Amino acid sequence: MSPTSKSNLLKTTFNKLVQLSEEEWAAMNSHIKERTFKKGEYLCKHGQVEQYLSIIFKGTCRGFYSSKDGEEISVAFMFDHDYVSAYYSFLTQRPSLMAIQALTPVTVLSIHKTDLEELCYQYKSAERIGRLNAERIYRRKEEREISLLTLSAKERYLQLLNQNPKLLRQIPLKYIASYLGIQPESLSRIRKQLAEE
Amino acid sequence: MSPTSKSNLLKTTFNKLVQLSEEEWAAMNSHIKERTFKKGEYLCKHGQVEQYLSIIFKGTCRGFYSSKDGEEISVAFMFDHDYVSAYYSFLTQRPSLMAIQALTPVTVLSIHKTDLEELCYQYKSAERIGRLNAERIYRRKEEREISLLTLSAKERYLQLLNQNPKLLRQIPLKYIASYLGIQPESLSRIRKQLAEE
DNA sequence: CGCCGAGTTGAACTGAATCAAGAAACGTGG
DNA sequence: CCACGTTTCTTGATTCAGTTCAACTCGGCG
Repeated sequence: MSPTSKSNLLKTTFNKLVQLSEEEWAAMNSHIKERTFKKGEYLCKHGQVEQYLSIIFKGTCRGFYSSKDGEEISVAFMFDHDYVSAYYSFLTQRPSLMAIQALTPVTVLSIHKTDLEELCYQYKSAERIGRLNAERIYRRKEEREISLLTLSAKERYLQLLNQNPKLLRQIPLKYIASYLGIQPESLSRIRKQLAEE
Repeated sequence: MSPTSKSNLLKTTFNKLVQLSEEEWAAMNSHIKERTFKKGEYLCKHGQVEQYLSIIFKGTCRGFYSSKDGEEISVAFMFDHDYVSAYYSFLTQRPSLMAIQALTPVTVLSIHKTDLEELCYQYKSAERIGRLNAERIYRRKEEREISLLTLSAKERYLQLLNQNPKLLRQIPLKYIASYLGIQPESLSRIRKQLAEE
């Protein structure tokens, strides 16, 4: 993996949001740190304060909570070129309720909270990237809220199937079930039922 | 309601997020528009593009979706000094899936999307307010997601009761039920059950 | 080869939905 | 200010989607 292709990923990702000057780009780039994780390792654990906002160079991650009775609830899956962070903790700098785990070997490009804040004070474009990003993930959560409130488990599964078919090929069933808010057994039955039609 | 007290509300609200210079403050203030609604009227209807980001000077609103079978799903209640907007539509400038209705007579202080964008290009502090706001509502949605996925209807009700007791005094039961993701009958039973304990 | 976690299947159970009917609260006009 | 109709809330009986628990199968890996 050449440093160039990694630079390219960042450039492409940021340019989707805002046009950066050479100076701004250099400033951002100088704070980017590469981190790697083995399959099963944690990018952020429960109780830890998230220090980084990252972009996945290569790999797959899942974000999940633990309910009071110790069950894991997956709420997000992230692939190549997606943003990844325990965002709530990153924003508030409080211990994270969400954990993030590498489902494959993972390489991410990360920027530290402190560095990003400094950039936000210096450059309006950094502030802008921050705003557009927050807006983007807000929209995703809102879509999810509607989905959870208005659709049955079967409908939610079909919606997911439709929106993100590759997810279903790459992510273990039990994680998908918890993302949909149901038990693995129920998802298994839903799939069976759909296959019979 | 003097113009001064309204100015004060805005100043207080914005100053929570960022310190504004006189110039910035004057620029923002010049774009603020006052709007009033009668009880039952809509600040934004389904299908309409949300033009405004507003702060409630006085009154109570609810935001709600309509499911495909025509049922209303309330997802937010807003009171004095809260922000109010069909935010998804405001951000994307696409027709809104969410409607916002005045539950009492309502007075809001609004800024138009176009004006706000202009301010964002001119002033870093406007951009910053936008970012912090987006982050704030994101956090609220994430809390809600956890609540919907990990708690039973009864637990969600108790949580709401705990977090926002005044809401329960001011908002009709049926709206609260749909906010909790259940039917009014079920909420009625939950309340009965809790009263018996 | 044998083990272990992931997925499937079955049967009993449960929380919440649905349908239906009645009681209480609300607002509007006379 | 009361009477009426409408909406909101409650209660009961039934149904249903999804859970729970337990047993079994399958595929991968040491």
